[in-house]
Amino acid sequence: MKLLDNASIKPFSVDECADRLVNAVPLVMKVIRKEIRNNRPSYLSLPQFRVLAFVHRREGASLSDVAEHIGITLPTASKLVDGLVKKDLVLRKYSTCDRRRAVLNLTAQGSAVLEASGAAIQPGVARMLATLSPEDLYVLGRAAEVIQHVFAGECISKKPFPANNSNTKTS
Amino acid sequence: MKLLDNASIKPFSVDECADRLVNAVPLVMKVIRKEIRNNRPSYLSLPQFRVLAFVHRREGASLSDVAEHIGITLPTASKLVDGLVKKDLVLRKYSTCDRRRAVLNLTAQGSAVLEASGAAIQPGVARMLATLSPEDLYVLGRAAEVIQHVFAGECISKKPFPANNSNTKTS
DNA sequence: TCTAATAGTTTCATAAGCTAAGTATATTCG
DNA sequence: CGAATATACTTAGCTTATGAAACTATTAGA
Repeated sequence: MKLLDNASIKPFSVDECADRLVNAVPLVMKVIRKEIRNNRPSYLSLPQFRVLAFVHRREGASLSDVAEHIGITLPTASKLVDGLVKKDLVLRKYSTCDRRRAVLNLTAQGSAVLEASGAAIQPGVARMLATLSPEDLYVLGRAAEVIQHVFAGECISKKPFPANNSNTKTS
Repeated sequence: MKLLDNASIKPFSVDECADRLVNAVPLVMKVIRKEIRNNRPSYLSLPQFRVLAFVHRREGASLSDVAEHIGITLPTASKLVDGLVKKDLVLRKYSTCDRRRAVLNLTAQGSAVLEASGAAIQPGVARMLATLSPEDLYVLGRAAEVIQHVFAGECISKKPFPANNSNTKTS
């Protein structure tokens, strides 16, 4: 599929493109954060919400995964998860093949809470896009694809956990 | 300027586009945050760094501006700025036309610190883009433009401060 | 087995965050 | 003008988040 009119585009250099991304992405992020803030349940702090969302994306993740991908240290991750476990939103088991390794999963309640809040984020962004031309929307949509393709790799842990969670035991 | 081959594009709906953005933007943001974390001086916490960067973008900003745009409450902003003032990175004066209003500016040292760290962020993102085709780079660059256009409005304070900072006095 | 490495937890101190209450300055309106 | 209200920020008091360092338990290596 031919997507762009190659005759008329003047491609950006990698550096200029990075520059632009660094400036633009935080603007969107601010809106997203604001929506999260306004839509998460009051008993969930923002850091806790982030952990919850991560566990949703990566069921079975370990504490190290959480720490690494959210950008916090292990002790902090451990304590945040403590809170989520006490609230009955996350299940913390330990892998049977490596009993040091924590295996985190959402409880049914955790999924429900996350979905309810998560659904509210997208409309906030959508409102910002309401006035855009089809062409601009297309550019944004395509850019998101490119980003997914290039940046999603960061989300794969080096030491993958077993796909099934059947070989775990509660603490 | 004709940018896209209109004959071949199938535009996304606003909702789908928002969906994609919500998924893609955090991926880039993670890389940016990581770069900041790794490149900021150790004596600057991440929240402090954010405040410093904001004051850089908006010299003469008030505490309310900081609070609103970073997404924290006024007391928190006040204390973060306290820390930056103690470190001699930010100057806190008060407007003479409205002596309640704080006027924040970077010190020379603040500018230096910020530039040194800031310069290191872009290359991290650039590395991620190294393998992209000119076409993909173009899409990203254009998308950033669109985002700037739509989302930057959030960054303009309703009550602009006086352009010159000459009519301020130290506390 | 004895040593090292890994995954988490605990402890302790500090920073960040909020709400509520307080201070000082501006504005509004009778 | 002068009292009431609003604004901009600060302070106080508390909870949560955060990281460094030390500790426990498990696994891997020599």
